[in-house]
Amino acid sequence: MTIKRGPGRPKDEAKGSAILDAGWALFLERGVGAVSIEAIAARANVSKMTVYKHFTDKHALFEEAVLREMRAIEAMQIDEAVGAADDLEGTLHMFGVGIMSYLATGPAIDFYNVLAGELRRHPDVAQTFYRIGPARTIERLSAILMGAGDRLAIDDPSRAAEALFGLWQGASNLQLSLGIDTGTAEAAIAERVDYGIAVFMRAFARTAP
Amino acid sequence: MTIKRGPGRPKDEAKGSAILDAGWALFLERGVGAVSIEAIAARANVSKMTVYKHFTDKHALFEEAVLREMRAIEAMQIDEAVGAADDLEGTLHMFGVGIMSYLATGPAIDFYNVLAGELRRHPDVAQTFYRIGPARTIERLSAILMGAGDRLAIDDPSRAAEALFGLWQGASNLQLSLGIDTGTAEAAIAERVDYGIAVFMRAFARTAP
DNA sequence: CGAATCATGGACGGTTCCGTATAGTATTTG
DNA sequence: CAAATACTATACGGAACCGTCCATGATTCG
Repeated sequence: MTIKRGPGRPKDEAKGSAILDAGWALFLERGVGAVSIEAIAARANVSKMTVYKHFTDKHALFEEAVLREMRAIEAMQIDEAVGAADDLEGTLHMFGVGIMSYLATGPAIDFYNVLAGELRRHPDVAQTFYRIGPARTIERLSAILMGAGDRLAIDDPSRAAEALFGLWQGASNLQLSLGIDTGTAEAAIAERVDYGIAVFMRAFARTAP
Repeated sequence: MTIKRGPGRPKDEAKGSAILDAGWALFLERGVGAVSIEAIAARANVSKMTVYKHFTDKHALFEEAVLREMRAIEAMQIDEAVGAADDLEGTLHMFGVGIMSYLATGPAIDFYNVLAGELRRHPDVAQTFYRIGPARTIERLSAILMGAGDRLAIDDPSRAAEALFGLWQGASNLQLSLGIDTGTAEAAIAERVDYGIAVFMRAFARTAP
């Protein structure tokens, strides 16, 4: 699908991207409300007029920036699903470490915190993020659990998936979001994930026939 | 401990409180960065000078407002610990419903979201909040679990407490924080808490001797 | 009462920002 | 080339804020 092009000089997409970069960086640094269009233009090495040509509003600019970050997250999820071990514990381990490592990442924390802070003013964006982010994670986890009926006794897979996700999370969501220096090391994450899997298996393992 | 008083007209504490009220309300509405001192003064029906006399800075005003909210939370936690059932499941049920109901509350969500959004600019406040909030919750839960050694086989109580808290949370933290319309009804919360307790007990219950 | 301190409204100079306008240059299509 | 559009630079009027100063009145202490 090629872009329709009329006469005249085309928009420089690199500049649009630079504006979004600059905007996102400033949103993190100063907070969305404290960022001016002029500051964004300066940071992007672009005339203020160019910013107004690309985005009608700071609102619109913010939403575009968020959507771009979301697309990146979506792409990561697809890649993430590639590796799969042959036994259930191994599959869950890879899945859990993958998602928890990502959640401990700086950009992920920033993204989530900014979105939380702007919930009141951008509720729609937050909701679409939930759909393509956390909701899909739960769904995929649920699918894994459903495929392991021989080892697990689960009534409500979606609920069980949330339970496992909760076990993995513990209170780390709060720690990460509030900047507590928790063991963000990969080893600690793996250990935490395995602990959650162990607890989960004890609770849901099918008793020997 | 009475307040030391020199000569002259004393500060009107009611006005200081009104300023904090107005500030907090505006922080929620518009986002911290977008709120001006003048707007706060107007909302509090107070002169701008009065605001500057009470608080040196918007920064200071914000931190004061957050601390005041935190004190309220602290007070709630003390009250919360009063009721205790006679059996373990009942105690956990009360504890879980209490904390999860609070977390589903509008003010709690707002508080958390604002704090998350301002993490970069107020890291100290976020950390002290974690200490007197979530950290204490985990500690108290851990204490309950430790006191039930006859029914539970637990190596690391703190870790187990986090697991149980995670089971209660599931993905609700994300849903609440992102404004997803999850069943915030008291009945649904109770059911969710009981589900978490059931899973937890299956995983940690001491096997019959 | 007199001194000290605070509250208040008004006003200020200075800054930042908004959103638009203008003029000139660059780039692309037909 | 001509038309159309994008980009830069600059400027502008208007608005919002900032942080402070002032004059006035209120309140309390000694």
